[in-house]
Amino acid sequence: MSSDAPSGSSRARPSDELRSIALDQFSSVGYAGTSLQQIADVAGYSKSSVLYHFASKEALLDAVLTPAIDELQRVMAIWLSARPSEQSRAAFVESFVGFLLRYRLEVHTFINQGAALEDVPVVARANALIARLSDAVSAADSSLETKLRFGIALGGAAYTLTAGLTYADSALQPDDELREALIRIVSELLSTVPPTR
Amino acid sequence: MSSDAPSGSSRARPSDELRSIALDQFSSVGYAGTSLQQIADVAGYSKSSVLYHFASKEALLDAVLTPAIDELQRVMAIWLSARPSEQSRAAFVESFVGFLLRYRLEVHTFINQGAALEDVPVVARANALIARLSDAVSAADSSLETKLRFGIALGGAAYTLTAGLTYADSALQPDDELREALIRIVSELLSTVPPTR
DNA sequence: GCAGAGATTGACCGATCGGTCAAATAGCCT
DNA sequence: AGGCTATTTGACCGATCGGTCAATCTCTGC
Repeated sequence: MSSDAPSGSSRARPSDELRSIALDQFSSVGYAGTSLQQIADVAGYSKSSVLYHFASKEALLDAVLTPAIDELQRVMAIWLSARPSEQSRAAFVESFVGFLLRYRLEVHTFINQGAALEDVPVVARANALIARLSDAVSAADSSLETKLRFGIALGGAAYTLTAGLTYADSALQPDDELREALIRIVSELLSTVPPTR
Repeated sequence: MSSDAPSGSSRARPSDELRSIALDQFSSVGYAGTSLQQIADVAGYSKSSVLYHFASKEALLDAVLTPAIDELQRVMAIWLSARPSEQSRAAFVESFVGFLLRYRLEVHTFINQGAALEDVPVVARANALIARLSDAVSAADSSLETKLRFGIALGGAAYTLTAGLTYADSALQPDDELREALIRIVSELLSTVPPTR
């Protein structure tokens, strides 16, 4: 009976543990709804210790979201640099779905609170990326239905993965079946849209 | 010369004006992120006046969300009482889209913060409704893809209408074109799913 | 004019917020 | 042992939170 089992989860550096706990809190009860005291309590630290590892609550949010935003930026850069074609779009859908699966909680956090946190640099960067995505989508062909299809496909996928965590109890584990079904549905939604990028 | 022009917008009863302002705030910066002082400032009242019209911040949230939840309950009751068929589902999709269009901000509010506010009665009621919707959807036929299709269709539509407000600037006004496109896309997403309800 | 209900307000309350700071503790190198 | 840095912590700060309360103001009916 080991008192402190590594238990597979993160018994890593304190700052990593704090980041992980903060991510859980931010995505479930919101940034404004999360106090440094709560994070400290869950982590078993004092509030002062949290502020020792992260200069401020906003710095903690930045550290939490930055890896996801970086990856989103990477995924989009690849897509935007490719010639518009059905293949490049298929590749984008696949990597976008992969991004969603890997960073669900981060996506949930800045998607749901992007408006409230727009003056936080990392969130502003995320919002700019999404706005660019939206623009690129509805540039040449800007029919309302096209916009809606992209919005429902990408936003709906993002929403379902995260809000599904709330309503569907334990389902939606990140296995390959989920990934493939997502790619299939999203691709189908975009099938009527010409590859205008 | 009337000093207070009706100006088209709501110069109705103070409680209605406060409800409207609170809805804007709750949906844009979140319930936890909205203070009674902010609401009072926007409305041009004092914080005490807000608490005169609504017994508490939670009572204000209740008053804001209740009409939408009532309508959702109505829409779902009609759907659940009908025999499963393609027609009843089409009718449900249409009224659900109508519900989304009519109550976007309310939907945005309790969809994004349903987890954080689960102990608020009206939000708990909304969550129960959505859970029932999710259950009814994946009851007999519970393939992962079916769940995803429903989630993406309904959640995606809900998300796009509200988050679209954030990213797409002025578009997405609630005209009939928007409604018809939404009904079309959602119906298409559900077309491969048999009407198991 | 005046009484009384409805509406509005500022003063105030305890609690909590994010954040600062100096003191204490723990671990390591020599 | 001593010195040194990294880490942790409690005490404390001003600001703001949601909420209470009594005093005012406004308007109506008589």
